[in-house]
Amino acid sequence: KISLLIDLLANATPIEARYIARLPIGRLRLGVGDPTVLDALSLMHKGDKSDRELLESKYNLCSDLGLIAKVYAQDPSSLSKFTMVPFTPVRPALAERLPSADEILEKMGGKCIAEAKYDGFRLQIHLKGNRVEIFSRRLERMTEMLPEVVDAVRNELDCDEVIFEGEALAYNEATGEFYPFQQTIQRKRKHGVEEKSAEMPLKLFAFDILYINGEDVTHKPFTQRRKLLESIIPKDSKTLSLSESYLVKSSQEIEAHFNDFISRGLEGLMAKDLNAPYIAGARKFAWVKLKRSYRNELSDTIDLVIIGYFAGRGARAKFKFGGVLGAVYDPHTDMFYSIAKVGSGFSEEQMSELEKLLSAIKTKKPNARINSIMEPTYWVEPKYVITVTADEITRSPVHTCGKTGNSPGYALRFPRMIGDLRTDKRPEDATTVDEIIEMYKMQKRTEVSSEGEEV
DNA sequence: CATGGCTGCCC
DNA sequence: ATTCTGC
DNA sequence: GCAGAATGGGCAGCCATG
Repeated sequence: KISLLIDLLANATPIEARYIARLPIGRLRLGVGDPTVLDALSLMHKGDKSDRELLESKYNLCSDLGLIAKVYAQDPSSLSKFTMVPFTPVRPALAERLPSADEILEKMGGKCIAEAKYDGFRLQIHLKGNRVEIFSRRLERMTEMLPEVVDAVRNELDCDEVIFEGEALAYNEATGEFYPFQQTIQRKRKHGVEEKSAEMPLKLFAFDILYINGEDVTHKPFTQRRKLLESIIPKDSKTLSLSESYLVKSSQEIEAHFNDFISRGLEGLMAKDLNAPYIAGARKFAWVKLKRSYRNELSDTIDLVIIGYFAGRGARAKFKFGGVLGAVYDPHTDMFYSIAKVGSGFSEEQMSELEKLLSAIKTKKPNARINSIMEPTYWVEPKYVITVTADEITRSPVHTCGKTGNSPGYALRFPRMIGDLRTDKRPEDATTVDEIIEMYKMQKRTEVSSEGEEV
């Protein structure tokens, strides 16, 4: 591969070399994405965007944009041949986010379905006759990874032909306990698949249906689709079940279910409009997700010391700043231990400011009070403190916070900076290793009251 | 034959 | 996954 | 609000290295 690239690059002009480099790494940075291509196709034949909607609806059924473009370019009328059909993945419906039960209920018009949000793999499952194919959220084939799901779908589903969706995760049938995502993702993809499947079987929680017995049902209202789903999922299956689902008519009910879900180790709550169709390929308010981190910005934040920073790439190159390496403090050793890279939540102004401040305190080697396996582009003196929020604390093979000997440390899942530089905090005022360990122990059992305060 | 670096994918 | 920015 | 492009932790798998 390298030698092929060498040949290409050696014979390229500088501008060609730029795109020869960008193409294989998939970072073309053209400012053009799928929706722009759909607009362009419509403009090609119609001179305006009047075919955009049609093109998009076909793209949602057939995620091969190249094929859509080819067919449409040759003959716009032949787009009608694209219909929903088993074994061609459908672009999944996505959910918006809202920070509170009140806002969700208002958006939903006073009532909605509240479902558990499971922290696993989102699966789109296609069955026809004896054949089963399973696709990931990004529409990659995952069939071989999931033998127990394939078997259950093939043998237990009360249906011959269907496309439906669910969340699959590692689950302890005996205790009813949901395992964390880190367990679920240990699923093998190629070698030892059967062994892993037997050791830690996944359970599928079905939450929507798109197609059944030759019919596209995405235009039916959600409540009708749910009934169809209930009719095909067996009651006594070890592997297949329905997502937990409640009709709610008040924000208090949403809160109560949310707290219950969190206390049982689930990721949050999904609110769904009773009447909405399945809106393929779109992030629309038919589905709204609620997670702890969307609302918890006051009670669950973490103050990190910046111990290094990264050179930005692409749109961040001009700021010479891509993010920081954050650490927590341990008063016992008077050292700073890495816990997360933080690359999200900065405005452009903040990136400029941080680069200016941090470049002034760069060091060649890490300060003697820094303990980190991760290496930033530039080390800096432990001086500045930022506030960060995250969804979860996980055990980490790469961060040194809480790491002892061969045992893992701790890290933050989905870290992002909130607010501004904490000029009121010294590095020693940052969150401590002990506090992180305490938060790790508490996180699953922590409930949130309707006022958003920890209980 | 063990392992570090890298990639692609999950969230 | 989350977040910011130009339109 | 859409579209696009930055960025996170961490897993399995591949391959070169030693």
